[in-house]
Amino acid sequence: MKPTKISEAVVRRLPIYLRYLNELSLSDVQTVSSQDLGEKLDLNPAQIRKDLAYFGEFGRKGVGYNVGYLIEKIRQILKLDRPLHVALVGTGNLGRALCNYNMYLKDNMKITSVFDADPSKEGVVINNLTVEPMSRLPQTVKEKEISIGIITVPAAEAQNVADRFVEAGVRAILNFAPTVIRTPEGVRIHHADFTSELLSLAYYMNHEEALDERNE
Amino acid sequence: MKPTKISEAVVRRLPIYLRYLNELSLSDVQTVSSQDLGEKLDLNPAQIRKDLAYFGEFGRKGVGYNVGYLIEKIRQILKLDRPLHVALVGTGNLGRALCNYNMYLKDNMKITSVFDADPSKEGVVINNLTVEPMSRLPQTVKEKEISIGIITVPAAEAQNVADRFVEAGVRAILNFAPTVIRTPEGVRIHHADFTSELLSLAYYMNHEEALDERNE
DNA sequence: TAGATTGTTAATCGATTAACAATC
DNA sequence: TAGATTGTTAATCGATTAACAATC
Repeated sequence: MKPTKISEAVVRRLPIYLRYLNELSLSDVQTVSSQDLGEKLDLNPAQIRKDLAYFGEFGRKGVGYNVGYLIEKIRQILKLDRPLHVALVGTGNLGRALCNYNMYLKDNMKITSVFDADPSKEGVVINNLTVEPMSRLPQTVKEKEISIGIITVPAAEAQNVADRFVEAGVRAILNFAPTVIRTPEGVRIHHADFTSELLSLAYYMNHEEALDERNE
Repeated sequence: MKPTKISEAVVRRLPIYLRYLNELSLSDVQTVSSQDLGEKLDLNPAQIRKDLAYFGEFGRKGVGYNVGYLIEKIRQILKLDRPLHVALVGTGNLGRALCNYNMYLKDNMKITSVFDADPSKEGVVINNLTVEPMSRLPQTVKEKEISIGIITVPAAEAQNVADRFVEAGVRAILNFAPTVIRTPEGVRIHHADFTSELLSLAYYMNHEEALDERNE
């Protein structure tokens, strides 16, 4: 009914909505308006209504959105209404840290397998997960129906790991290595590059002074 | 001379350019074209030229960009030509992992101080950094001239830590906690929320099937 | 000179915001 | 009913891309 192409920006906001709705739900809040959401999440209310309206009519005019119902709907949209399995490659400090975030994901998404190219890591247990060798990746991805991959290896190896994920049939990859990697059409790649993020923040040091020279 | 307002999207790409240029420099590549950069970084060459042209004329027509010169210029634009000090609050798994990224930052940016609200963490040494109590934050920020803050505490405490950073005079914050936090005008806040990122990837599972029903 | 590539303008594309009729 | 708030259209704003004259 709604064959419109949904933009990436919209999809990225959905988990933000979901997270806050879950909070409201825990506080037994029944109803929320786009106004409320906008204030809390620092977004324009019209944008929120528009985002949601891409997927259906979830609100009631004059009333707002039912929190529980909207949670259910967003979970459906994001395909979080059934289990989603994630594999992580690279058990350095960052990789090990992310393994401990399973609880935060809840929502049916879970890191279920961990790999490392270093043979000496094989068998190490991290947060209930046993490190597997890279040779097992294709088999494990199939057996555990893993659809998402996380890359936490050094930059030099990131593209190679991505390629292996793609061969194994993974549909989406989140890359933490500080390098641009490419995937074929149909395999989603997102970059979570904390070093670039920090460097870009440097730009805003004192630039305000130049711009706001006369802001009084 | 160029009073144009630079968009955030442009600023975010500069570190990406810089990183690849550094690689080229290590391989003794002298010159690079926007074409080359675009292919490697998966960006439109016109966009790259436009991004750079906001800040000056760094290239030579018919030739391209001198790698060393462009590195120097981008470092100047990003204010990486003088030391920038970063403080991190929250020494959980993620915080400790990020402390080990100092080497990747190089470029004059460095995590120089680490804090934790848990008194039992005081004095613990992480990657040559001694954990300080939160009470020391204002003083240390001043003394060490810290301008950027990293937040790796649980979501419930993130806003509070941000407020403390702001009071102490920090100009920009990178928040890893899975929650939206607000800062006053003039203090830059970026969110590096890995859980939202993962949840949004879920959206792309099989959506292609619906769209590409007939792609052959 | 001929070929290559920049810097920049104009065209396109897409995303955000404002406004308001519909309606709870 | 009066007040509130949605869903949606239209207006605005901004970012990306194409195109090309300038020029190395």
